[in-house]
Amino acid sequence: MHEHVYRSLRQQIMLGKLPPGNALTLRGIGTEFSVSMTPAREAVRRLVAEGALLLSASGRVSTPEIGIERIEELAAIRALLEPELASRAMPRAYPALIKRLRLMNSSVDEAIVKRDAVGYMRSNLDFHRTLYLRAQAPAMLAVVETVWLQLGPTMQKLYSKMERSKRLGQHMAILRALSAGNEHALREAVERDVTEGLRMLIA
Amino acid sequence: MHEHVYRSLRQQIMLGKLPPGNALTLRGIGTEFSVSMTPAREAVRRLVAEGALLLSASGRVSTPEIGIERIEELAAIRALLEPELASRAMPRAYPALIKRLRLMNSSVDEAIVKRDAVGYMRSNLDFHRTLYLRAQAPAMLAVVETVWLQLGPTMQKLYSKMERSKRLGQHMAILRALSAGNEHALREAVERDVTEGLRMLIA
DNA sequence: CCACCCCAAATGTGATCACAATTCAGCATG
DNA sequence: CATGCTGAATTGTGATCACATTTGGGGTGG
Repeated sequence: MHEHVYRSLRQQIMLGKLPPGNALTLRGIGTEFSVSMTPAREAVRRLVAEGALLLSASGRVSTPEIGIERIEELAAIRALLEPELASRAMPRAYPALIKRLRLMNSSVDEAIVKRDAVGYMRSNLDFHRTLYLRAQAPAMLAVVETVWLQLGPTMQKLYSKMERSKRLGQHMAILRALSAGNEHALREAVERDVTEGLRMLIA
Repeated sequence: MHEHVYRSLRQQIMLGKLPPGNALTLRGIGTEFSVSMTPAREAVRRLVAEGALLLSASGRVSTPEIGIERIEELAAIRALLEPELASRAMPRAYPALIKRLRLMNSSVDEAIVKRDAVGYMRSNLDFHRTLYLRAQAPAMLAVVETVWLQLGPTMQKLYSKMERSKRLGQHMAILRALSAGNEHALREAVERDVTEGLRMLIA
């Protein structure tokens, strides 16, 4: 039951539906999901532990407002782990998977054209997650997902800053390297996707 | 108040005081710390979120029993992040810090000689944490600490397998590279410390 | 001797309550 | 009009309770 609350909140945060600094109350969450405070508390506590929510000294919870240096740090974690995940996934990236990834990538482009921030986040993360799942490295994927979670609210705020032209077809290099079975190119393409995407937000 | 429970349990787990598969009950924890079930629940939930404890389908909690493949994966995360942390710490690793690290390293050796598993874990982690704190990368350090946490119970179980001779002075290469200001050697030394230490456990 | 079953004890879950701390709006004051 | 203050409303925390589920052991039957 608190699981349901947890998953819903987590999804909202990761997709950037909540802006940074958004305050949440246990009773409010409880009412929203028609449960008592107890499951709401547990879900919130879990999200705080993952860095998705910030617990103020007085116990109030809100989505964190993170600064540039924190964004850069989180980007560095992504840049270290995601190429590794992609590399581990490659040996099991059969044509069927690549085809599915191509489809997902067109969803990304579609969301960019429509200026649909949440749709962009969802399809972009789906693309990465689908690839990384093949790495069969659940602990590493879990770490990466908590990083996505921490970036969620800020990403939404900065979405409008992204140059749409540069994002279109961003994943092409990844797909090309995957098809070619070129591990080195794959690692570079993934790292560039991560760092360039976030550098755009900082500038 | 749940903070106190959380910190105590976390410490116990990270230092390997609890063997893998150790079952915990909310009422038991509550009694141990003379609090009600509520703070015990929150602390446990937080630790579950960090991967320090495992929540069975029926809701029972225990320290996880992890297999070789999971150990290797966690070691891979360490091997990717810890050299980066060390590298970022180096520019601020003044002689006073290096001296302090040398002192800590002798505590490590002392614990090895005494066959004191918990003392070894504590001083070894203190050594790494002290160095990485200088990196001023709290998010990255947090990730690494959760990895340590997940390895805690298993480390204890496998401690006796470690060849003591090989562990003595293990950190010397790190200290030497730090003093010399040689970043490349530092990254290599840290990575070797991590992977060799854990490879020993698997064999 | 082993396997199965059943019941009592133990356990997690969600709800509710009392309480202390914190907010915050509205008012008074300069 | 800005600023500081006060009191009511809001909020998080920990305790306790009832209940459903699970666990584990002792006894029974094959």
